[in-house]
Amino acid sequence: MARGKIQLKKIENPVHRQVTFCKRRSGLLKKARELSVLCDADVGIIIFSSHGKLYELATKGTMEEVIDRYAETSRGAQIAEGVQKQSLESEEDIAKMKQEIHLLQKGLRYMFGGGAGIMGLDELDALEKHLELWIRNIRSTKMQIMFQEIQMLKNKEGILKAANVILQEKIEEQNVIFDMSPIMTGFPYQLTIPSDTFNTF
Amino acid sequence: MARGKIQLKKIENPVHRQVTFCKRRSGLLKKARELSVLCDADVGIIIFSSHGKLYELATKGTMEEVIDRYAETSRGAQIAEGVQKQSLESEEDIAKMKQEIHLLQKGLRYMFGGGAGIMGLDELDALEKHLELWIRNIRSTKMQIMFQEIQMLKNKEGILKAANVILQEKIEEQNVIFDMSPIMTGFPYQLTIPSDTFNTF
DNA sequence: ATCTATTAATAAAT
DNA sequence: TATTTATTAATAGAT
Repeated sequence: MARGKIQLKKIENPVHRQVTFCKRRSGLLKKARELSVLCDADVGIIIFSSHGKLYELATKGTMEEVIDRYAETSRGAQIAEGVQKQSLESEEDIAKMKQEIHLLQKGLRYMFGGGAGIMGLDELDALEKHLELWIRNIRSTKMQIMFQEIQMLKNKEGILKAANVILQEKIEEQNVIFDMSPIMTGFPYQLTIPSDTFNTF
Repeated sequence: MARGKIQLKKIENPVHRQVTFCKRRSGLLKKARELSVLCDADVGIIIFSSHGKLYELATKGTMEEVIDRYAETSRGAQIAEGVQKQSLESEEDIAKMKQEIHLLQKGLRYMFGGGAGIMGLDELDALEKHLELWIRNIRSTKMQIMFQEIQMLKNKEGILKAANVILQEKIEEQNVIFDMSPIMTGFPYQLTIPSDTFNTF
């Protein structure tokens, strides 16, 4: 924009780069403030310099609020898309989910930041009830998964037992054929598993 | 910047505002991209139009990453300022919180989207334990709040009872002065409250 | 969308 | 780091 064009690539001279960063950063933030005022928009800007230093701007409220709003809007849209594929969720359901997200976000802040004062009694109550529902749901799923695993293990057990029987028979056969009966029979360890190991479930 | 200066205030004409929003928004994002390339900076921009529509830019990686980094850096700075007042959050704590958020996000997807298959047994187990911790914490906070309320109510009760006594005395006085004793005494309803209504807590 | 007259931003120099 | 200045870039208003 002045005294010569610039190439759109990283400025190699570190001094130039630093100066340009400073100028353009302030220019960017100014533009953002103008956009916010002129067009009544809410703008949040986060800048990390190449050295990792943070610069930020939130034109209305705090950056926290912008990020929360972003998380809601963005994630709401994502989940809404993803979920519609199978169980076409209504607007209502999406609204409920957004509420739930909001509640959990607040809950996170409550759990990790001090805790006191952030949430009222009613909110805490609602959150507790939601969490209980989650837990009930989770426990039920866990039971299902465990049941399936047990079923699978029982099947495997059956297959192994059958294989075992066949193998023992073969060994006996071989012993008969080669007349080596005294060497391999009388195996010291039991090859079959007691059949009702899991029957207590 | 062109064909006349502009005032730094909200553009009232909605058509003009919309057009300007569009132009300046793209200008702002362009500037941000330039800054990122020229100075090797990491820039994240979140814009909500006045109508609530979201526009975003993350020059490196995703907005999620920018926000995570912001949360870390910002929180780190807070600690440095606050001289580690009490809840000295270490890198570890932050990592834990991130994990927790991740777990909850997955949990949300689990609760709202079908449920099956998304989470394994271990994850469900971990989530359940976390939620139980939340619930315990919430219950404790709830108890605290309720206890405080009870305390406050008891105080109020004490004050009211005292006031009551004074008022009754005044009435008696007046009755004596004006010699109207039979009319106001022998009040049919008790004005004081039994003192141990809440003592069961 | 596209076009320009004009203002605003800024690269280089100081 | 701040100021100046010569240029380029952005954009307000018009088409």
